[in-house]
Amino acid sequence: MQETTSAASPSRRELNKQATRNAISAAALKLAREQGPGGFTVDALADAAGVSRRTFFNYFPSIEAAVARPIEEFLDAAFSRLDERPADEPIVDAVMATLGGDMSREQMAVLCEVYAMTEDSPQLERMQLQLWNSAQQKLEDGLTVRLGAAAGELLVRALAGSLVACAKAAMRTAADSAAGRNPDPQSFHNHLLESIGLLRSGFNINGINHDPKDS
Amino acid sequence: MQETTSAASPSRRELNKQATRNAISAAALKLAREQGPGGFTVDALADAAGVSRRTFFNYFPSIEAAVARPIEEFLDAAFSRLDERPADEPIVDAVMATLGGDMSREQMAVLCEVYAMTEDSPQLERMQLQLWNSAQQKLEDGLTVRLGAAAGELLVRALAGSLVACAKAAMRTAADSAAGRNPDPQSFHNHLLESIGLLRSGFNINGINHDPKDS
DNA sequence: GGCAAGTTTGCATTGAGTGCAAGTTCGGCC
DNA sequence: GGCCGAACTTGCACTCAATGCAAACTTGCC
Repeated sequence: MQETTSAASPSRRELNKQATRNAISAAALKLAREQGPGGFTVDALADAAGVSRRTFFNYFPSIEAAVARPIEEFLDAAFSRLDERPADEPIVDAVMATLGGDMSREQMAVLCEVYAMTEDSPQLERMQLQLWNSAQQKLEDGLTVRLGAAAGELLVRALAGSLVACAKAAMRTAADSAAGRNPDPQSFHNHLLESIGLLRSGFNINGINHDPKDS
Repeated sequence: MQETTSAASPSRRELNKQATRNAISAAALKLAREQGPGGFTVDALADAAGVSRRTFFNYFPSIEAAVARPIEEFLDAAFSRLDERPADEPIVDAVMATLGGDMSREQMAVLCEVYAMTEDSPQLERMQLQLWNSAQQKLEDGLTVRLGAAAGELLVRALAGSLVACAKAAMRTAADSAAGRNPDPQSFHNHLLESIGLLRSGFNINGINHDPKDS
């Protein structure tokens, strides 16, 4: 009855579940690489993962969810780390610290790869949009706590949305430049830094007149 | 033959198609109100719209697409109007002008209503996220033209994403306050104005220390 | 060993989405 | 008008996603 969820629960059952989960998403990624996302059926995936079709649905609600799991885990990890940041740290820095945190080259590669598959599958695209959206909602919760009642809902939402937009932009740009073969977590980190810097300054760049007045 | 039917394309076929399309999305909205989005089948919807199931799929790929049509049309209209704005107008103002343009009280009500249904149906939520996303891509295209080569892809993406985030925040906040019964396009307009003002200033509000340095 | 709770699996059912071909309506043309 | 080709609708058939259910199986605990 060790209720120690997640880490450090060597329960056989828990380990088996994790193994199954990993087997399924690994098989999903493999098939998505070979035949494109949406280019195979649940039966094929369940078969490749060594489980029954029914069991697949016990773990994931759809193929897309299985393929997008790396993204989900990345976002979950990033935005749950946000709670651990000092409460008086500027939001922008906290987001940088959590999103741009340590990441292996391989992990970044998978992230970009899955992100790029969006082009070939509307289903997968929607799934990812939903994941980013729920990340934004977590961020809103965090922001509400940090900024307190002084910040209105509108501000919290607009700010959270803008920050997530910056992160997405950084991810997309990193994925683009990694098209050849260059996962590079550092590139993502730099893009993130740059886009958040832009946001910070209200996108007012000296040489560009997209917002000449009011500054 | 031409019975002086107003303008544009008075073709009988075209009119019929529009009528069918409208009948379907009207029926979809009606059923979504009564039984919740996702609370009815395509058969029921086709029946309510007075067409065959197969015909429904000739017009919409899914129930959610039919329900979300008002949002799609709003976004399409808003972002196609963007092309018509003077090229030297500041982006922010152009977005305000197109998004906050003339809108009837009823239209605003429907928009908020559909937006609010998001809570009850993940499918519908994803559909709307996709619509906002494609709106963002149109905005990126527009921005690329306006800002020229001087603006990098990262800036364009982050800026477009932030602007759309502001619009979404304004819409959501308007929908929230309209929960009782108060569609009010003006409220949306004001929220939009406010959130974009925040964006413009880099979310640096005097009394709030969420970003104390670097300004 | 053996019971209880958790997991997997097969089976059956509903319903989404698509291709196809036959029927129906529309537009243009003599 | 009457006819032809194009566009549109519809029924049919088929694949496959997704979920409930109950029987088998595994694991944890005494």
